[in-house]
Amino acid sequence: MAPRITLEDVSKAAGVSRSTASLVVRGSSRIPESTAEKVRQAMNELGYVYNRQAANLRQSRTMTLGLIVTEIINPYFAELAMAVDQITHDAGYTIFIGYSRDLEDRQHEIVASMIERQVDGLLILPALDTDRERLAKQVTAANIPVVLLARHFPGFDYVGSDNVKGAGMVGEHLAALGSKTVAFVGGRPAPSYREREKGLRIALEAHGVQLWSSEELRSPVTPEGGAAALGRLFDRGNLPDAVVVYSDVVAQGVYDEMRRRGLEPGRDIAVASFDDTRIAAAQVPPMTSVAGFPGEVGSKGTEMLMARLSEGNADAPAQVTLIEPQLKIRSSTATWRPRTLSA
Amino acid sequence: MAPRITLEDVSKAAGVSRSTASLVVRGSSRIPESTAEKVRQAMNELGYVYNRQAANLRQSRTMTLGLIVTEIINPYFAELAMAVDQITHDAGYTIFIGYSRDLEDRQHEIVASMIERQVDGLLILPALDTDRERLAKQVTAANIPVVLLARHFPGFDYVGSDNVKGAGMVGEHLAALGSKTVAFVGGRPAPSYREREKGLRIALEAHGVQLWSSEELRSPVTPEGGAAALGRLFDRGNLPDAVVVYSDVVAQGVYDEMRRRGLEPGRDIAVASFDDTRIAAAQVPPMTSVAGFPGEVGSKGTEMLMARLSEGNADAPAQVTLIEPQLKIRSSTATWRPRTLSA
DNA sequence: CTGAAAGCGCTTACAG
DNA sequence: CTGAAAGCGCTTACAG
Repeated sequence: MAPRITLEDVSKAAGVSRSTASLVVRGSSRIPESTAEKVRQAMNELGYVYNRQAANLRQSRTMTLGLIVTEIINPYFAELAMAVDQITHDAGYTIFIGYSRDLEDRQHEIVASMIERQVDGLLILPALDTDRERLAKQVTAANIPVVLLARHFPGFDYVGSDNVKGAGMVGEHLAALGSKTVAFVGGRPAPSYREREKGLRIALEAHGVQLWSSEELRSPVTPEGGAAALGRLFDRGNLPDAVVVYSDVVAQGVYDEMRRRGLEPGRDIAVASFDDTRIAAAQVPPMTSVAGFPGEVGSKGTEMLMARLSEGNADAPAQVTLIEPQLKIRSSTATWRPRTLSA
Repeated sequence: MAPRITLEDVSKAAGVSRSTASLVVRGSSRIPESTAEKVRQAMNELGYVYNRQAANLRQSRTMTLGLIVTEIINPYFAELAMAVDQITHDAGYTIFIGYSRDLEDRQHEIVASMIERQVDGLLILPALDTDRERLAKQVTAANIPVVLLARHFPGFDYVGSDNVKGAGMVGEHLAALGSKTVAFVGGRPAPSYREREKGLRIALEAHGVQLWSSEELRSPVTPEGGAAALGRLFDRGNLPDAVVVYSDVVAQGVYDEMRRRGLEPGRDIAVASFDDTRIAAAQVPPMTSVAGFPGEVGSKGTEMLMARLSEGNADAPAQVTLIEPQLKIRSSTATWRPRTLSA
């Protein structure tokens, strides 16, 4: 294996000192063009590759960020991750990624390994059962700024969709259509789950509409989970006028299970969901969904983190930014009509 | 900002030398438990956090890997990325991620930034128009092993699905059903595209079935792209018995466009696709698709890279591993019957 | 089993 | 504008 080419080698070949070469690498304007050119030429000839890690040891920042999400099969998370990448890349950062798979211990390990590698900051879509004090302690000890994404735990900077408001919009919509009973189906008790339930409850109560929501109706965030949860709802006997599903991914299973039970989504029971990923519009019939703009969440979150980094670690209080949701009305609710009284 | 706690501080507090403390951090068995315990206690009390970057400077490896994919909205890529994470995490690596968005220049930048950060190796799902020599030069100069994933460019280690074989299975299946004409729709001319077309061609020709495939029928790998490509096919007048779509994502748009033109997928025209992501089974009617096992591709690729790393950079010739595909037959082809001759 | 010294490849003041 | 020296936080031989 060829010995590594260092700045020392370059500077010798160019006939300048190491500090001069260093300044050239970093594009300082203090070096006359003629000298800089000699150095650059030497770099090319020797095939020099910059060792940023060595530089990091001396500098205070690494231009490296960490992104931790639970998973990316869910397109909401995938879009969020790509938005983070877009902004950080353009700003010259490179990012570490880790998938916690919603396991708190794994998340802890990932954070630790990123801190060891000296990330400048961390963007985290936290695991469901995140121990907030444990996380706070871990990052405070290392003095690393953190911005939480999409799932709010108090005490941290946060960017996410305004779930309460989005759920309120669905509630109003269903009430206006004339539904008298609405079931909230699927999802695990993440902060976003509670926010959606809350928004729904407030809006429905205001119109005297009943909300069915219980632990039994929760489920993993997968189509299979949604199917099973809907099955449990149906097995109880009474059917609701409308089903609001925790998210598009879960709603896929809800559609399937409804049909297995001989009911047509959108005609027999109105269905609405959250996230407005590609899945929603691609369903037959197309599904009403609350757009949560994961791309916005990712990019605003990244901007917030970068602001913290440049502010020089101000002990400013935690900031919270909510992204405005948007209700996309489609046939799964729009064509539904209340049953005319009979029997 | 508190001054950083170093091993020096720890060793002083514990009353041992720096080298001893260093050995304890790394769990050497050469240090008696009593001494080790003192050191560990000092670490806890001082809130020491290991600086792996400083260690890297002295050691030859960083336990850091780079993963570059085009994007992750496509669930095939998402699953692949998560499989890579699973294995690397368990082996103690942390990974950098970058999304090339199928832009060769962006890919080049990402590779450069990862090399500067001293990754031990690179896993790349290469951009479509990857300049193979340019990439080879870039990584060889830095002496970084690379394994390519899912898109084969000669001269590199590679793991991907056996697309030729998978496409052959679809071809056989459609021929057995009695189709006389098959159109290959959607997708961009990646290596995987060419492999799928080739397998299809061989199988269909063997049975005297016509294959329609042309540049005009290609498209971006999105539902919209698929819809547009199918539109162009239909506008030519003749309709095929079956449409084989480049991938599930593209096929979503094919379903939609077919219906817009008054034809029912699976009844009027058989439809088959590739990848067998969740999308395929979730379609109505469920869609026949060739499973490509992205998780397998990711994990085998990672294992191949890790083997290269431990082999000590052997100049062994490039290895190629193909993952066995599997044809998942569903109603979109299974219920289709040739039109009985009329008119 | 433990300690003093040198070194990994850069950057940062500080002189000149 | 340029150079010699010290230092970032570790690990690695090498003595003892």
